Amino acid sequence: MIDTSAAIALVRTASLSSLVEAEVMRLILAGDLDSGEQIKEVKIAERLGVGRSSVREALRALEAAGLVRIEKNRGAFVRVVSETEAREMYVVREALEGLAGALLAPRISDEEITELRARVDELETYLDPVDFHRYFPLNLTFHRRIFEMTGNGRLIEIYQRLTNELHTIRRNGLLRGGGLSVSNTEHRAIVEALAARDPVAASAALKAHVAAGARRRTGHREERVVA
Amino acid sequence: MIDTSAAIALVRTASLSSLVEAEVMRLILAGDLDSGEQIKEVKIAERLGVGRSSVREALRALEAAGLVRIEKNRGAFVRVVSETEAREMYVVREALEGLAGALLAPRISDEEITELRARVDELETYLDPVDFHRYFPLNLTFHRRIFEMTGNGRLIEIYQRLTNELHTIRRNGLLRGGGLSVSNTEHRAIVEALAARDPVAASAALKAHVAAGARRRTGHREERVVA
DNA sequence: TTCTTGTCGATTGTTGACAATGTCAACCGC
DNA sequence: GCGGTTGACATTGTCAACAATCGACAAGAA
Repeated sequence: MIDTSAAIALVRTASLSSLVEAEVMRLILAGDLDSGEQIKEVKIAERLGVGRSSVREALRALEAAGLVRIEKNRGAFVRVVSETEAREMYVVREALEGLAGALLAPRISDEEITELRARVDELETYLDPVDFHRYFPLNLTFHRRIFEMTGNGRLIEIYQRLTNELHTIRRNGLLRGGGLSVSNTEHRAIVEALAARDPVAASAALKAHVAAGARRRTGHREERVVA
Repeated sequence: MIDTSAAIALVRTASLSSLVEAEVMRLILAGDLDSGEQIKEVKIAERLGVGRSSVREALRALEAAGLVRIEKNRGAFVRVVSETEAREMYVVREALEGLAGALLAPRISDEEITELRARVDELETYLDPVDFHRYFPLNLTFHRRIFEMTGNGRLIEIYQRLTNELHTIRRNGLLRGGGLSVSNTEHRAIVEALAARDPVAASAALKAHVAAGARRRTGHREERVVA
């Protein structure tokens, strides 16, 4: 049973459509809904026990968020990001991560440095491809935390949105091309640059990490044209 | 009367809610709807002759786009960007414009250089504060064109979104603190750096321009806390 | 065969109705 | 007066019904 006060807070602030939105987003990010798959309104509505309007509102929001594509009279589909788009997004992401590093380096606290070091250590224990299902979310968190620590809400939001759209793609990249151990070596370099409070070095380390990630991905994925 | 083929294309691709979305966005950007003002669903619905659901879907999309804030059971409001948020957004925008400059410099065509020079010249003719209503949109176009020329669709989209949210704020900034002539001198420097195909200089010029814009704004605007 | 045309079921687009909630002013007891 | 309560009104939240559209399949003609 749900905590009563939490339930009250929920009903007070969350509309049905916002809940549906969260749930569908979860389904997409978790991979329960495949890229390109059609999202049928009635199906979602029945499954969650809500009216179709709430689902439609949620889908509209997700479309604006870039997770879903809506074609008139045809329906909503989990958005497929083409190879071209993926490349574009990596370019932007590189710049954003660089900015995050530059912003964070001068203001990072000792506790935050400790936290990041601990996260890299934890990642270190899952370098085996077998443990990928553990490594992957921890990796996402590591990067997200860096953005969160900058304290720039808008930057966090834009990054989060980009990450959401890239989720399928990124999963692939990590496993190939040198793989997890190389990636985590780069993580360590990032943290040490931040610990040295060196904005230029931190920015460079983060940019290099993203660029390397993009390279790891390229070549392992065919050109995928979206309609 | 509307061109028939255009009408067909419209009906084919545009849902009512997407049209409503575009119209409400226009109202907000044009200033017909003030910051913080409540957007009443029935009012919009009647005015455009559509049902309330279409309006609701449009508002959901606009919320995700950052132009509108929706509070459960209270309604939709034109989003007010606080001073803190504005500062955050300028930091991000600075990085994005820098990126755009770095990307564009190596690939800009002669025709594009000519176009940008022409735009700066045109801006030059409206430096008088009286002509601000002309200067403002041209200035927006100038910056947007630079992003469009990079050819990076994702970058363009993120920039456009940021711009939309900043529109009210930016209007104020330009008029004060040295004003239009200083701003256009900076524009000229940007174009010349691009014309020289120098990524570092172009990036720096654009970043400097944004930073200067942020400074022009600051101090002329009181801290404005959003609820 | 191959192309066109008609029909049908599934799905989305749009609307209006009803319920739930918030707002605000008039009213009451103190 | 003043804080709190009540009730009417305005507005939003949700739903179910109806209309429009699409895709698939079958029937018929060239």
